[in-house]
Amino acid sequence: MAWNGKLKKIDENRWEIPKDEFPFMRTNAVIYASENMIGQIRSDNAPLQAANVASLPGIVGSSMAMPDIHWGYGFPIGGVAAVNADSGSISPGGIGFDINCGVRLIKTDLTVDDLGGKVGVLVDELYKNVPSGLGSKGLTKIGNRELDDILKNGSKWAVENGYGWERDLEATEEKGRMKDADPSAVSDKARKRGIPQIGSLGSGNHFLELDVVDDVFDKDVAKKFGLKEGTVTVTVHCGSRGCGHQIATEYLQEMERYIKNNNIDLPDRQLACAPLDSKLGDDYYKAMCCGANYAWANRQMITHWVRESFENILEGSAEDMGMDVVYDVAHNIAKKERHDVEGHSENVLVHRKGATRAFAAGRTEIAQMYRDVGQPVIIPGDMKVGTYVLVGKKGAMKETFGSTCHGAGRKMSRNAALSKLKASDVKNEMRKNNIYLRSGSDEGLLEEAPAAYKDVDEVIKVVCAAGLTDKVAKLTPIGVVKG
DNA sequence: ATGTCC
Repeated sequence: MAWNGKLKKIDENRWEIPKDEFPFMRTNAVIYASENMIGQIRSDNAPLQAANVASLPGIVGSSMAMPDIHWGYGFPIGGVAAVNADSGSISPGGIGFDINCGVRLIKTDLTVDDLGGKVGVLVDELYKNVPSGLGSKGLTKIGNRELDDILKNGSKWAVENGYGWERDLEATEEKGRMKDADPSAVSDKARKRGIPQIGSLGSGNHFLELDVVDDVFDKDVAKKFGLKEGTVTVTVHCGSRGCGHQIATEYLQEMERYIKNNNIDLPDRQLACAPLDSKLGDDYYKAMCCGANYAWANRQMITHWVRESFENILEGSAEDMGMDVVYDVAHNIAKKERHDVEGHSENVLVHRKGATRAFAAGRTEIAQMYRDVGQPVIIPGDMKVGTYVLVGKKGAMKETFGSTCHGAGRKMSRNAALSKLKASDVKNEMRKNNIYLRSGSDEGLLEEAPAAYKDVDEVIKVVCAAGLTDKVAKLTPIGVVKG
């Protein structure tokens, strides 16, 4: 089904569904996209979901979607929506099943030459040391007490237990710890799924990517981020595994009952939500924070094994190789933040579902070392084109509650990719581009084939032309571990 | 995304 409703072109990068399109819309919806992209965006009807989100109780500003928009559960992926932090409603569909799915970028001071032809060996070592795949279990045995600590303290737990460096915390959004986390809001079932999986990559679109800094667009900012042309980087993409998934599933069920019992009228039951000042809304928020912390601990543990893998294959320590975390961003999360809304300052909860925080210089939430240039934003494209590093700009603060895109965005459903593409073609395509690939399953590889994704260059062009972010560097893959 | 239906 395609979107045949109104989609008014505001300018070269913005399209609007006016508030009067449906009676349930409390505000307008804005989609960031170019003329080139809009046909594809209409084709999967995701604009309807952006319009539906405009019905969210307590929404402030517009319902927004980034150019990587595609069909999701309730909210579109690429969706951004803010609600008043006291009276507005929180919706699990606006965060996603994989709570705090996110991306971490690790730099090195090594060039490809320094790897001495060991790219394949290194990727094999990463594949061996970082558990990946559907239902994968971590190598670390923890019990309920440790899980409690992880849910409460996130990356801090990981660093205190030997996974990584103290300074990694400063290079992580929220320092890897949402302070409102309350493990008593997390069910036994979510715990049971979380315990064996801590320290694992998972499957789906999750991956490890070995890249080379190929292009530097802003030399000063790149230098600030520790990125130098020709050096090797590692990108880690994963989330909260079955733990976050279980939290999302259970609260969605409860909120569906809540909206029914309280006669809350929504255009789609998948938008199930509860006011932040209700017990259910507050409990979900606290549980979501736990899921976020689990994901940060997870990426922190993986960081440790990435460093160990480099140490096992190459000469020298991770420290000597300059393997610092550049930054770690969450792109499936809701955050309590202060923003200007129609001329006044307001406490809001910003849902970012397949969207990345992109704060401009000056915001105190940004790590001290980057505060004068803006927040690093990490945007994976697809396994062939690689990853962009951007920096948050003023336009994001003005228009999108400090948000930008999160990736290329799918243009083919998983099923469409499975039926239309061939695994051997994807493997050949990767080989032709000199990218060493390790993948656990052909099915998973097909679902994530480059052809299943939009053109990330076009996505980046839009968010930069719209003034939300600026380009800093482009990272080109030399090796991929596909989860 | 996900023990792709407890």
